[in-house]
Amino acid sequence: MEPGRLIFNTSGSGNGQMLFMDCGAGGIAGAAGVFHRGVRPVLGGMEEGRGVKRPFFTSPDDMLEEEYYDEQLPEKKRRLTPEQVHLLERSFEEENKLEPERKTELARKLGLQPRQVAVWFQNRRARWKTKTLERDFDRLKASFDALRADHDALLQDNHRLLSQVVTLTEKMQDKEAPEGSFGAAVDASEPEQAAAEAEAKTSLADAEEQAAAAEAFEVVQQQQQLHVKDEERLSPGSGGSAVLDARDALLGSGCGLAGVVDSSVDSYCFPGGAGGDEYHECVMGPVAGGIQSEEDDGAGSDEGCSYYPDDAAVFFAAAQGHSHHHTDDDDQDDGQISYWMWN
DNA sequence: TTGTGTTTTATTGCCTCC
DNA sequence: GGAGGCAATAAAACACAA
Repeated sequence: MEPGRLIFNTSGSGNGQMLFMDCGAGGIAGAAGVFHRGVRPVLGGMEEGRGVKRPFFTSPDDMLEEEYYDEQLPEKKRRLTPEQVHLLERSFEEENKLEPERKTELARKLGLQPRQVAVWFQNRRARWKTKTLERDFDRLKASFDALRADHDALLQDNHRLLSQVVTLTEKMQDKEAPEGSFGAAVDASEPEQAAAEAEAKTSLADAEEQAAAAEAFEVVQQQQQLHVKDEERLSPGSGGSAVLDARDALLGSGCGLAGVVDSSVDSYCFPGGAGGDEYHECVMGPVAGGIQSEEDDGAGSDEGCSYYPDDAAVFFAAAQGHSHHHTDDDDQDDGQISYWMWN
């Protein structure tokens, strides 16, 4: 910054932003006054700059004069020096919130206006949050992928065992059919009695088969219970998180929470859904191990800061018949949550 | 050089807390 | 009601490819 210079930023965002700086060489440290919320900077008088001495606040008429701008060349927005940024970063790592004393102290050290320090911290927190969300999202997606793979394997197992039950049940029914006519065989002829006896002889083998079928059936039941437990874990109540909020938004837009697995149709049924059709898109799931925020694993910055609780949930879409992955790569920074839909 | 995308600095408006 | 935080946004600064 040039010493003793009045900086007038007329090219702001069209909202009347004005920036005054008074950087007397040995004078006010970083006395940059920034208009904010209608509060004018409390600064001392104008220092000598370019041989022109002007008051801080000029009348609108003066501002319209071309000569005024010739003298007061609009100062462009200035970036902080690497040293300033370095110190701010270090301070941010220690604590990402800025109490007034620290703000004043930092401003004094850096030769900046306290407001500038506050703004820097605010923007830095925003950047940190964005990064954290991105990283958490990646982790959630990875967790979901693993969960999804497990689930698919479980489903296949379920199918296999179910078909086994069907086969065995059919076999049992086949054998039970002639058994139904066994009573009639009392009055039957001898050959028929012999046949009935032969049938009885096989009952031992039948019993073994039935036991196997029962066992298979039990396994299937256990599998289904596991599914139900899975889905219970996927149900809401895991605590607040940005992702959960996003999930809620999705739910509000027609997506349903997971219910139980309907293995017969290889899809999810959502309780309360009318036929399930309107709810077949979205499923929630938990993530084992919890979610860690991005900078928690960094060099001691923002310790303890996490946007998600340990049992944070992952949300995903279980779309039938199509697969779609939406990200905001093409329209970044629009603040929208990305989501996936799988078939 | 210029067009375009990204990053940084700053403002505004709204909200919450004391 | 004032201070401070955050989301959204503007615009300058910067990076980089064509």
